Amino acid sequence: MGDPRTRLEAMLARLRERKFRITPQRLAVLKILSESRGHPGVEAIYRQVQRDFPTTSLATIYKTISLLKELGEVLELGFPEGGNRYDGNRPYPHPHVVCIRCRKIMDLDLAGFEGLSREVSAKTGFRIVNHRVDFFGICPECQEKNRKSVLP
Amino acid sequence: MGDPRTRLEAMLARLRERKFRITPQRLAVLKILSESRGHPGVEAIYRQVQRDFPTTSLATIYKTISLLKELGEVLELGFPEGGNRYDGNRPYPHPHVVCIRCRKIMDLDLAGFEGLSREVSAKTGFRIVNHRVDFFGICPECQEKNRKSVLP
DNA sequence: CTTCATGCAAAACATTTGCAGCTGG
DNA sequence: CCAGCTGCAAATGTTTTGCATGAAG
Repeated sequence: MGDPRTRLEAMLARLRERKFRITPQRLAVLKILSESRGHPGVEAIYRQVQRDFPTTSLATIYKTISLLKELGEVLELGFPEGGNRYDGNRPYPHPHVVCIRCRKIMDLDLAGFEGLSREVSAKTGFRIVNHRVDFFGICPECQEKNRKSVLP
Repeated sequence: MGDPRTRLEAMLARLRERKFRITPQRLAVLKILSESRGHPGVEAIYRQVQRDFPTTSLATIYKTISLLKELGEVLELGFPEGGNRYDGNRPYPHPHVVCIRCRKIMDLDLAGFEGLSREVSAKTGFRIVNHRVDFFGICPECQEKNRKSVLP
């Protein structure tokens, strides 16, 4: 933590450092990932990139994301049903809340979560290298919509 | 909690109660899910059922598991890479440790985990209905294997 | 007997890959 | 220039589905 650069600059620096080319398509993807707080999916990124570069293919989006994953510059939130989501702002594991109605995904700061990996290590003997913590539910907005449509 | 019946009996009772037929194939899947503590995958269940009923198809395994999911009698641990795993003993969300080397999955009893859903609700306003908590790492056995093969 | 389950094959769908042609540095 | 990137299309792999046959109750 405490890196003074913006996430976009950090990503670009990592690409240069590893001698990967910075193409217009890649730059567009990096910008979206570094600016968005909403954990966009591949399709959302695709549509947004196409506004500026209409010939861009889905394969290129996938390849760029895959590259960023290898560089450790994006966190992939994979779901068994597909439709993976991406976080370019905090590219390290952290808890999320997922709205099962509108598919919104928010970051979560959980008090006293840090010690958990250690507790798991101590209890199981596993060397823990990663974790995934998701809470699923209905967000305030969707609860409100539901209330309006159910009660007259 | 405190149900005196075995898991197998509970599953069978649920099927009867909802007027679903108890076929030999279904019984075989139920037995495997209720007896195994190892979170078997579809392929593992398939191979085991085929020992007794060689004509059984993968589709039937999927359909049976899907039925048990609807009845709330099995917990599905889906993974983005596929190869979902199933828990017939504790068919409600709970934390797991996953060995990324041998794919072993173990249940995890985490002190003071119960309060978390409430904390998330309070912080985000979400109505939480489900959660998924996995820790990934190397199990003691795989650490040992690795040590042997790396050091002479 | 009638309805529901099985088993086969084909479909579905997100993601990956192969390759010819293009382009960043 | 030319290694590496793009875009297209075809492949992949798990899970789902349609339908004719078969068996549970």
